[in-house]
Amino acid sequence: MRGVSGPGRRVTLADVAREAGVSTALVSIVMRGVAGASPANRQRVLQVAQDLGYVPDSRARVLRQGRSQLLGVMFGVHQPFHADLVEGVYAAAEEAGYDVVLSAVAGARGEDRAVDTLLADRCEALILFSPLSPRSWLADLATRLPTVVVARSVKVSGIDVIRTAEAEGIELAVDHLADLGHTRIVHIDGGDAPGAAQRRKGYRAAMRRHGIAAEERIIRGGNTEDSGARAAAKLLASEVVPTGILAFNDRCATGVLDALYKARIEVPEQVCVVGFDDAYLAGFSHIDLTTVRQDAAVMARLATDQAIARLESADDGGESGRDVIVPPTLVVRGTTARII
Amino acid sequence: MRGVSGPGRRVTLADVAREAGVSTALVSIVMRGVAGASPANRQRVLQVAQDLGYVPDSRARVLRQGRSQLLGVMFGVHQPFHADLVEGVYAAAEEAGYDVVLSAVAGARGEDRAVDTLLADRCEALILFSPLSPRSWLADLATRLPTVVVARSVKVSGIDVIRTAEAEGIELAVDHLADLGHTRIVHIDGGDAPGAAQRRKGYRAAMRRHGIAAEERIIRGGNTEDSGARAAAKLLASEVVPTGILAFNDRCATGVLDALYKARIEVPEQVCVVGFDDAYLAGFSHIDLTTVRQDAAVMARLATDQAIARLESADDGGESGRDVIVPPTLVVRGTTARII
DNA sequence: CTGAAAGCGCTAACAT
DNA sequence: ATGTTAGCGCTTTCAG
Repeated sequence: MRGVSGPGRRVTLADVAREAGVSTALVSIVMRGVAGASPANRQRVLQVAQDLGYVPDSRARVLRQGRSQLLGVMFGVHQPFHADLVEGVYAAAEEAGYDVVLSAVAGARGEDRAVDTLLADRCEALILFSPLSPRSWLADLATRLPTVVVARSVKVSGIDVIRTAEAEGIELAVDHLADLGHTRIVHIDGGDAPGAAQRRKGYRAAMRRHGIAAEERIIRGGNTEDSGARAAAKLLASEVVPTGILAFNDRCATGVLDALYKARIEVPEQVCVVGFDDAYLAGFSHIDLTTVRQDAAVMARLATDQAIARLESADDGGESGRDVIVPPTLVVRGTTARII
Repeated sequence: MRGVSGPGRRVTLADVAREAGVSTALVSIVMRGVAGASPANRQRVLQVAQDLGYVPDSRARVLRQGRSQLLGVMFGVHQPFHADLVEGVYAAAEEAGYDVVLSAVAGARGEDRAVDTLLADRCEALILFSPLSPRSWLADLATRLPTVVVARSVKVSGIDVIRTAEAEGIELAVDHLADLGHTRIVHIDGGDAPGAAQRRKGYRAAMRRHGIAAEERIIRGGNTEDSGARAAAKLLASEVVPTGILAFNDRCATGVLDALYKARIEVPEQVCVVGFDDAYLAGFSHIDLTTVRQDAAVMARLATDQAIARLESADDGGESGRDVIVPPTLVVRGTTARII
């Protein structure tokens, strides 16, 4: 049993060295798997390390090496789309030999706190998933270390952005509904959320392009299920009920579906609904949501590669930062159909 | 602009000391906010630190102090219920003055890798959310540092467990359906998932208690939407279709609803469905799932407190580890109704 | 109230 | 191939 108080003593490299009867430097060589140790000693040291349950102290290693090879990721713990992104970053970082440290935004823990811990952790670069904090805050961050923002369009000096062609995405959705014969298409927007402005713009452009600008209608939503449900309720109470609803994102769309379902309105027979993201939730469940897909795997890889590029080369993305735009695709599922 | 290669140099405590014209020790005192510096110097040092953008290096601090005050949390990035738990751990840890480091299980990144990084990070205790790894692996972990398992019942020496009264939960669900007049109640189980065995047992006990043991039927499911959908499809193809389905958890239930919906079976009119967890997803959306609620906030707090208790006192929970059981509650929503 | 110096666990230069 | 040593950024005695 461990001692009665405080954390148990850790097994150090020196412990292994003593037990194996060699120097700490040699143990270090063996543990890192680099050349410079006889096979016999290597074998022996590994065995002792195993027996003692030695685990290298990454913090000490980082301190000594001067480099952490650590990418800090800020994400929203309740955002299914962020989960997809996290998975992609792990994969890309591992290939490149970098480690990842996560910091969640959750409840009372805001973005500043999340990033502070990342900085204290000696991360070399930051990857932020749809941060809501002001531009000035982001700009300040970028002066300290390479910063990549995913899924929010910010034009800030030094910040790289990986984002979806928001307008193009929503236009795909409008095209889809228009092709199915819809004209009364409303957009429940994202308010101040990242991407919301571009999506509104794309919606208007597409409505005009289809010659149904007169039907334009945008009502305030948000990026939560609640906001979608509230917006849909308001819509149902209005005089003209639309046949097509473009929700800000999948979560919003889920709320919309909830409200429609409760009002006994048939989807897609009476009203069609389109989401945005294609978070892994959308495809499952009887949500079965037609949605505009953002490719999380691709975006995560681009973000990771960009962060690493900044660290390893002179690539500063130009004064104003890189702006990589990923094309979205439409995923047609069960919430849309030809108008009756 | 930063240098062209490698991470920019960090501002260190020594930099601040030099700039402020004091010793590093004094800066340390000021930065930690402890007594021992004149107000004038304190003011001055803080100002300089601010100007230089100094961020204390948590890794160096930990190295020196010998204690990290760090709680390592392993969670599944795609598990909505884990997201709720993470939020709770952050809150509880902050109150107690501990830091939290997250390590996600995602795709190719398995539990062993997730925990390895936690150990390398010098965590003092581990909190694992429904780990699937074998008992021997957990036992080994527990010999190294305090380990708390949440939402999986493991009887392993030295491991503390915080879990829901699984059987009791599923019995609540059976009682609910029985009260509504159902008798043909099947259980789509969780296979080998944590808690699955106890839930099967609870199901059988409750069926017997209601005198409908003859209707007992358990079919294999799992803890994903897919597994639920497959099980439901199988159920629909069988001779006797049940009127009540107890799914292993909310994700499984979501898949069940999906399959029923596609088969044009009315819920709750023709078939009722009950989930388990009440992850934040269940309440939203037209899923509107009746479910057995596990209280994530309470479980997270208990887990965090238990981990800290092990670190700070002689409380070793007894030889075999503490086993804290949290009572579940039934949340009645729209997927259950009186049988017609 | 302030400074000098040692040392946490590790790695990298250098020496043998 | 192996050992010795210095020092990463910080905190903590111990002197002054």
